[in-house]
Amino acid sequence: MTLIFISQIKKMKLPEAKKQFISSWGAFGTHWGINRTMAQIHALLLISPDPITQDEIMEQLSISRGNVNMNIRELISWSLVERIIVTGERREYFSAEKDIWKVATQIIKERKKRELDPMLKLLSQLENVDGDKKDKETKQFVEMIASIKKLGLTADKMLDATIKAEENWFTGSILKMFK
Amino acid sequence: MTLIFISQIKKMKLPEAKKQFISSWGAFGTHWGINRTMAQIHALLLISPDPITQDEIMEQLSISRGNVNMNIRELISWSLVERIIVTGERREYFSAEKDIWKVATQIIKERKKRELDPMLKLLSQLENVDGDKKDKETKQFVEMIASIKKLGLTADKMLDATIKAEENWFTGSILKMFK
DNA sequence: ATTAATTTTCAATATATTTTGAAAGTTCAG
DNA sequence: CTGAACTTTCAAAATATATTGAAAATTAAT
Repeated sequence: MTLIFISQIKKMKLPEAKKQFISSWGAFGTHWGINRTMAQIHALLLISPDPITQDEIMEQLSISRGNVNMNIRELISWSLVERIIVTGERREYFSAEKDIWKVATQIIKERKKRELDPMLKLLSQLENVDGDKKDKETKQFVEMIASIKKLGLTADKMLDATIKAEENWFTGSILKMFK
Repeated sequence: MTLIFISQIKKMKLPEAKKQFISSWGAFGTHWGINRTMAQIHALLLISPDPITQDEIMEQLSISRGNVNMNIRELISWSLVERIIVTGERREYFSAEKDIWKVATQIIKERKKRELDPMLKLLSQLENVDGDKKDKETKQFVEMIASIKKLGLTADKMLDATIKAEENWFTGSILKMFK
């Protein structure tokens, strides 16, 4: 006898779906060197049709004022969120960039600058180590540094090409780049 | 008057260069959701021409036996390091995959499996939220989930294409994929 | 079966990171 | 200029993550 279980896709209501998204986005963030709360705030802003205030963020995510403030500033420094001043209103509102391709390229740009560039700089330094290339240790070191650098340069160029692919994104033809 | 400073490139000796590489590789690792020590062990193994033992790793990095053991196992689970049994020798040796392109594709594969796949699964669940699409909140949520999913699928395909680009790596022609 | 060499485990400890919240700072309407 | 509304800062506390090291488990030679 064979039993087949068909997994039940439960249709969630909006509030539950929001919670799920925010919490999971936060969890994913931690795998990417991004602090959980920062990712959650970003998630909340992404699904908010209108700009919201610090107090709303505090309430929705049950976190302190200071925490919201610091993470919002960090998001702003990544150009993922902007501060909105409503004329005649005392408090500040915040809004996230909603074009997800812009979000992605922005993150790529920042991480390239903060991580890839310094790494390539270091590798260039280490490349010309002072030593005898007949020596097994030196040889392995020099070769490894060279191949990591080559990889890094390739990644750099691939990422640049991706950043410049904006039009292809709209048309959905980005994959033609890989043919 | 114009002063031009030409930065002095100091030629490091091998031991210093090794230290630099290991320590920086560890620091970079932390930006990538990889634990510092795991990245350092990996770095040490990458520049070691021959397989080395747990004790050598302990000594070189000044870390405890348990720490080496746990992180080595993690590296093995990522298929970046293998355990080597030398016949007639009691202790185990360890060696890292030296082909840096294999290392990169291996990491891409693992992270795709551990992070991208679950994310896409979640997004598919959230996509069909139960609600009125005329409602502004619902509309924004549904649209955002859809566009993130589209981005995720694009990334998935781009990464697959990259993984399959092995031959292009050798010839250095990988960038032609982007033309 | 015994034992010595080696690996693995994991509770306790140490370290690093995140969060809080109250105080200090800023802004601006009146 | 004053004070209420709001934002920012940051030391202290809470939480999360990494590390240690000694005991337990495993292995293989005798």
